[in-house]
Amino acid sequence: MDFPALANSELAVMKLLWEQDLVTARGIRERLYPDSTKAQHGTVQKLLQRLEDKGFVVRNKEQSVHRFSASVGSEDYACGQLETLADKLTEGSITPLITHFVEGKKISQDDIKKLRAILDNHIEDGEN
Amino acid sequence: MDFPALANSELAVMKLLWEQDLVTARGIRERLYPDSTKAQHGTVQKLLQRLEDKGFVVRNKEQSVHRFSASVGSEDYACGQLETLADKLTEGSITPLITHFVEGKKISQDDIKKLRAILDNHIEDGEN
DNA sequence: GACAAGTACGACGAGGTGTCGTACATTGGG
DNA sequence: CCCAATGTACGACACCTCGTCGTACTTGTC
Repeated sequence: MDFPALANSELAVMKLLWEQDLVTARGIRERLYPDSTKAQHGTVQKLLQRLEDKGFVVRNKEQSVHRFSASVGSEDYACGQLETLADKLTEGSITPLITHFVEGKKISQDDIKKLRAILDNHIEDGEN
Repeated sequence: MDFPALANSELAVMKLLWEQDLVTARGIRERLYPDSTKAQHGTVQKLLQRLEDKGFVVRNKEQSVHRFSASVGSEDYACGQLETLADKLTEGSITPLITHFVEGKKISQDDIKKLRAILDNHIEDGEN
């Protein structure tokens, strides 16, 4: 459940795949490089290959033109990255991270209330 | 308020400086490479120089043997990293990040309660 | 079979990281 | 005053990742 960090271009590809499944390399190229003058085709293939190697993408080979899908959910990735950050900075606990965030006023009142509601939903009462 | 990411060795140096101010390069080397067989001296100097260039460290030159201190607090750095993560993954809002974290049961009941308390402290009631 | 489109794979340059070596400056002891 | 020890300054290096591209092979279509 621990994912390596993705580079910017890789993340851009993943964001497309998180929006849609079974996308072809061509489809990705057209959206990633709308001014596709020449052969960024290889670039996209390379990005997809590396993402596949890292286990973030699965390749559907049923048709000769491969179609790609994300095999790691955006939530899982985000969660993993947050975990990695906490491991590196605060011995694995996210509480200090969020504490500083909140105290630094970097979060809106609205978000505070949303978070409170989420936490409330996950409190297990003693008699569970 | 937006900090570049630190590499592992750099982070190791910063952690020492977050524990103690006005440390000499020698002191850092001894703690970072306890089996200081040879001349990792240059390595530490280089790390300190790069951290200084990035603005994470200040160098006190009063004495000929320089002493170093962190100029970015660990909380500020952690906060900045969390912000960076949110910018990259969730359009700047940390709410989705934490939501998934909580729902993935990656957080203890204890932490949930602590977080709730922190959030409560930062809710501005209308009559405040 | 020829052509277009796609895949596979290797290569490259740029940038960052971690390491080290060497040259220069400063200090204190003989 | 000179020297050795310690520290600083700076450049070089091998390694890795990232983003990019070129080339050769494969596949489907006419």
